[in-house]
Amino acid sequence: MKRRTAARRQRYAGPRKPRRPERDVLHAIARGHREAPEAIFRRSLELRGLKYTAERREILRTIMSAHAHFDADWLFLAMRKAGAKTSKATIYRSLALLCQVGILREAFHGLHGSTYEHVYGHEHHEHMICLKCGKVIEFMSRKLEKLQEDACRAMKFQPVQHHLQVFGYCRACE
Amino acid sequence: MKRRTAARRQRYAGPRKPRRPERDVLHAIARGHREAPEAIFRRSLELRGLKYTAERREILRTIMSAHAHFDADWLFLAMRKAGAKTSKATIYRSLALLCQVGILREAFHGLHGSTYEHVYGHEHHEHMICLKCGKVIEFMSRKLEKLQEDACRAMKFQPVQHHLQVFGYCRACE
DNA sequence: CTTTCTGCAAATCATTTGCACCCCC
DNA sequence: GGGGGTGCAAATGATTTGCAGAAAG
Repeated sequence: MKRRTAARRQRYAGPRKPRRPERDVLHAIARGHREAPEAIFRRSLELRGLKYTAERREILRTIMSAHAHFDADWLFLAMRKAGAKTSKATIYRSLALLCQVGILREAFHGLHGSTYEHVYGHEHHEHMICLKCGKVIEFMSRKLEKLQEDACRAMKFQPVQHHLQVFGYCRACE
Repeated sequence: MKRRTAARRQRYAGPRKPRRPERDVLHAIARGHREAPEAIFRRSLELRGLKYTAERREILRTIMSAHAHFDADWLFLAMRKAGAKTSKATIYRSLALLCQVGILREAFHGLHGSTYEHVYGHEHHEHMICLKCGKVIEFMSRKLEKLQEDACRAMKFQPVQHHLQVFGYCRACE
């Protein structure tokens, strides 16, 4: 059921990465807000000698149309409905790719597998997850971010990404 | 996915501890004057009409001896070494039970499966996880906790439990 | 052309479950 | 004594991977 986190697949090790890989990517994306995600993806692939295939294009389009959080299965079905009969294998391979590129991130582990969300066009945020209805509330706080950075500095830890999940009951379910 | 051994076996964070180690230790000891975990477990089981079996007793003893974070597999092997040949099935069933009872909690998802830690006798804390060596650093901040509470209040969300995981590179791996 | 992709099916792997005895309360 | 408990092995289910033909550059 539960699964592992990112950072493992990939046969191609890639060139030596700079100190803060994801960080840099995120910054790049933030700066390029006017650039379409499609262009970002394509460029990222090129830089790594990978190909911009029809399947990847279609997957990107589908996830950009996702309202909030989704999982591999949702993507699989959504693409079916849209007429693109991509295989699960490709779905998974692409999700990993999109995370590496910084367009997606793994939001958290639901009871069944990973849940993803876009990074592109969405400010970083944390999650509150209702234990009863499963509703996900997003929130964020500058101060919270800053405290985390301070903590990392104090521990000489180079942060790449973080996740804060608060489990509890939403207003309706309490 | 074939190297599920050495890489993440770094469960013990090592001597380099958070800022106020003494303070934390004192707290733990002070709290330890309360009811022993065995008694808590036993009573919880009774209340639910469940039985305090030899296997459960042994599992509890083993996890209480775990220094920090561990996973199902570690527990399985640790018990073998100790001479108790409990099955994986029972390990998993007991871990779930101990979480429900509040003696354990799922700390986070490592690259391979869930990682657990005691709740009993340990002050709440967050985690920094090294993406390279798997080392886990614990830290905590009153301010951070408070900000989270504030956020929940603002969203009318009733928090039950939370997890903050910062992924990145530890001092040695950077 | 050369190299990366994709679909498919088989393989993994952590975790769960069905069953037939076992053993606390 | 009986209902929960345990081990074992088979079942799950999300995700991965080997392969051979397909496509991108």
